[in-house]
Formats: sequence, C-alpha cells, structure tokens
Amino acid sequence: MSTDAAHTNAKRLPERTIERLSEYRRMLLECLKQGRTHIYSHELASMHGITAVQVRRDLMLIGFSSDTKKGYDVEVLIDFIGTIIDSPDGLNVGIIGMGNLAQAVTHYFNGKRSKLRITAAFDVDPHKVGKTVAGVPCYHMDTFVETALQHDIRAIILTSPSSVAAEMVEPITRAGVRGVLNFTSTPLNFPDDIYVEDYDIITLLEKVAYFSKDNNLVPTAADE
Amino acid sequence: MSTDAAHTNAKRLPERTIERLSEYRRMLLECLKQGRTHIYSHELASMHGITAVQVRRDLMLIGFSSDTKKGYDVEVLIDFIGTIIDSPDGLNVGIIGMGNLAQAVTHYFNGKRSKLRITAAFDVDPHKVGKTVAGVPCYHMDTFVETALQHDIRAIILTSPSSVAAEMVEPITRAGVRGVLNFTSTPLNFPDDIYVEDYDIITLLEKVAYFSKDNNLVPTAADE
DNA sequence: TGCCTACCGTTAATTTTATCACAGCCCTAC
DNA sequence: GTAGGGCTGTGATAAAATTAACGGTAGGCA
Repeated sequence: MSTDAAHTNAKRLPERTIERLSEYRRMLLECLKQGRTHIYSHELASMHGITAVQVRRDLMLIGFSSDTKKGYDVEVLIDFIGTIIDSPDGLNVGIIGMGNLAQAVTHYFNGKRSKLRITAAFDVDPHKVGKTVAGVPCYHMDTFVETALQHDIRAIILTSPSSVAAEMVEPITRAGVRGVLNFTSTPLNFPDDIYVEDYDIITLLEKVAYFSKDNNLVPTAADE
Repeated sequence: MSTDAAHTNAKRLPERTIERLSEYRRMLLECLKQGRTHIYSHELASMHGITAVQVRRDLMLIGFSSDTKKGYDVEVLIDFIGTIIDSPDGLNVGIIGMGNLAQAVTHYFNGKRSKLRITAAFDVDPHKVGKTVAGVPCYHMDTFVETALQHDIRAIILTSPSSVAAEMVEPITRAGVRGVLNFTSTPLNFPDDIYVEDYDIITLLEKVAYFSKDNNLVPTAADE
C-alpha cells in the first residue's frame, strides 16, 4: 500500500543481482569477441566463482529464458541484460574532481561498450578547468548546476577530496541528479530519492586486511 | 571439525559489519579531531544513514560495551575497533600496476591513521620501475614473488590492466598473499584460502545508473 | 533521595538473499 | 524412434542480514 507501483506485481531486483548482471554481460561480451555463440549456466558460473543456480536464478528474476537446451545464446542474453540495466537512450554521467582517480575511471570507460557516457568533469583547479582531461571537458565547479542541467546529467561520480564532499550535496541535489557513486570517505546525506553508492577504498582495503588475518573470529559464549 | 578454532565458541563477523566498523572508526577519528569525547549510537547512526540498532548490534557483535550511559567514549571505541579489525603488528600491502588508480589509492592513504602500509608497488613500465611513485618504491613485476616475500606482503591491491590480470594469480598465490582487492574487471580464480574482494568500477557505475532510472522494477506475475 | 527519561544490550521476529532439490524437457546416441 | 543424460526453471529450504521489541540501568532533575 505504500509503494507507488502497488497495483502492479512489480518487484525491485536485488542489488547483488544487478551487480552480477553487469558482470555477466561483460563476460559475455568477452565470449562473443572470441566467437562463442552459446554458453551454459555452469560455465558462466565458474567464470565468476559462483554456482550455476545463482546464475539461473538471476536470469529468472529478470524474466530471461532460453529457447534451447544448448545453453544461453550469448548475443541474445547480452541484449536482454541491456534491456534491464541500461536506460534506453543511455545515461549521462558527470564526474566531480578530476584527479588521479577520476582519470583512472574515465580511462576505464574507453573502449567499453556501455550506454553510460561521462560527458562532463568538474574541478576547481584552474589548470584543468577549460581543458579536456582524459577526453572529457572540464568545467569549474562553480558552474556545476547549470552545466549539469545543460548536459542532462543523471548520475555523478564523486571523487573530490573528502574534506569538501559535504559541500557537494546541495548542488548535486539541485541539479536533479538521481544517483551518486561516492568515492569519498565522507558519508553523505542525500534525499531518499537519490540513490547513493558509498565506495570507500580504505574501507575495502581494511576489509580485505581483516579477512586476510589468520584470526578473524570473535569469541562468543567462551569465557577465560 | 574443519575450523582450526572449533573447540572455542567463536564466530565469524558478518562482512557488512566489518565494513561498517571501518566506517565508524573513520567517523570517530573525525569526531575526535573535533574535540568530541562521547557519542551516542543514534548520532553515529545518522551520520552513516543507518539506524541506531544497527550500530549497537555491530558493537555487540564485537563485544564492545560502554561503561556509561552518556554515549560511547570516542577514543576507547576507536581503540576497541582497532583490536578487532587491525592486525596487531600492522599489515603490509603491495600494489600491482602503478597507474592513475594506484596512485589515487596510495594518496588516499597519506595522512590516514591505519595499520595498513603500502610498502611496495609493481609495474612493468621502465619509467616507473626503480623509482618511488607516490611515496612507494616501484619494482618490476618480474621480481614480484621474491620482493613480496622480502617485504612480507600479505595483501595485494590489483590495478593492472584487465587483460593481464589472469597472469597475476599464479605469482600472487606463490608469494603467500592472503587477501586480494581486485579492481580489475576480470574475475580471478584464486585458491579458496585467499580472500578476494572484486570491485569493478564499471559494475558499480552500472549499478548506480540502474537505480538512477525511474523504472527499475521488473514485472512478476503480472501479464499483459 | 527517588522518580523519569533516554540510552544501551540483547533476544526474537522479519525480511532479504542464497542454496538445495527436483520436475520437465530438449538433445544426443544408438 | 526411443531411452538416457544433462541442462533449465522454479518451489522449497536454509542462511544471512536487518529490524523490531523490551528489560535494565545510569543520569538528570525536582
């Protein structure tokens, strides 16, 4: 009764499923490049270190089903995943902070087939503003809202220094952005209707370090 | 019978809890810097956009408990989290591929109080090998195994090009590394006793893009 | 001092996510 | 043809994570 789509039987896909779909697709593109036309669920699974059931379940969730028992048609599946996770007309992405990380991200995109386009970068460094950095025009942060609106930017990659990250919330919200990938180590309070993915590299590394330890258990009912 | 600690009542902490603990700590350090001595669970919670119950539960899981009702002692909690997620003597980290991403990661570490030390970088570019890049000595990838052993490197940040990522598995395994943070878009098959965290930036961005869409629901039992 | 508020720690319930198990069917081989 | 094997799709089950509920108690205040 509370969802705005309560009258239809619609369901939100699990976040992990979305991540895996993205990974499946990239693997499938690789397979396609190698001339492969069909692939079994267990093959796709082992490539990702997961189980075949997981793959089939994910595909079931998006309503994909194979018309043959010779595995999934690679090309068809690629397109189908695209209908789920892509926006039909693509989606413009802006990036705030044009340092090493931003340049790395931008370069990652080169050569990748994707409906995502990084169309504008923002920085305050006068050496970068007005130039094209890593193939993306760089604007001054002061002009963020109007430029973002001009470019119809819907998602933001935030790579500014953590110390100024909080100041970005207001302009990002005002520019009508719908999703934020936050590389900053500052948790940000956006309105609920903006999707935020916090992705702090220190946290990740500390997590890896924790699970790299020999002793990563915690005593429970045990006493001295 | 399979765990080496089966005789004690020990439990593995949830992955999410580890991530949050890392985030709590960084926030607490920030609070400490601002002269704050105590903090309530609901304050810590709202800073991270989660609930107070979640915070209290996480702290319960690691066996932390406050001796007062005036909130948690910031400094004490910081140290306690450290006893859980840090290795007592710190942990040496190596980084493979010294491009933009690696330099960004390395810079992120500067000024952060952490038991993690990036002590060696590896690349194949002769312009980088033998020099100090972002404060870290850079060795040739050919010398990886012996150098990693010398430095007692336990965790690896993998930022090489995806196309050669698979070739890194063997030397990393051979060097006795226990954890890998894989920024590559290639899923890697390490032995089970090596902890791997796959973090592909394209996947993340596609996820953000998906949840940025207006329509991210999937029909279930609904028909035409 | 003694009530009252509000915060903490913990158990229980719920929700979400992943795994198991199996029915059905296409494909292959004979 | 047709019997058998192997792959898919999915209901049932289990595991993981989050959220709710509540008793206990320190601290504030009259």
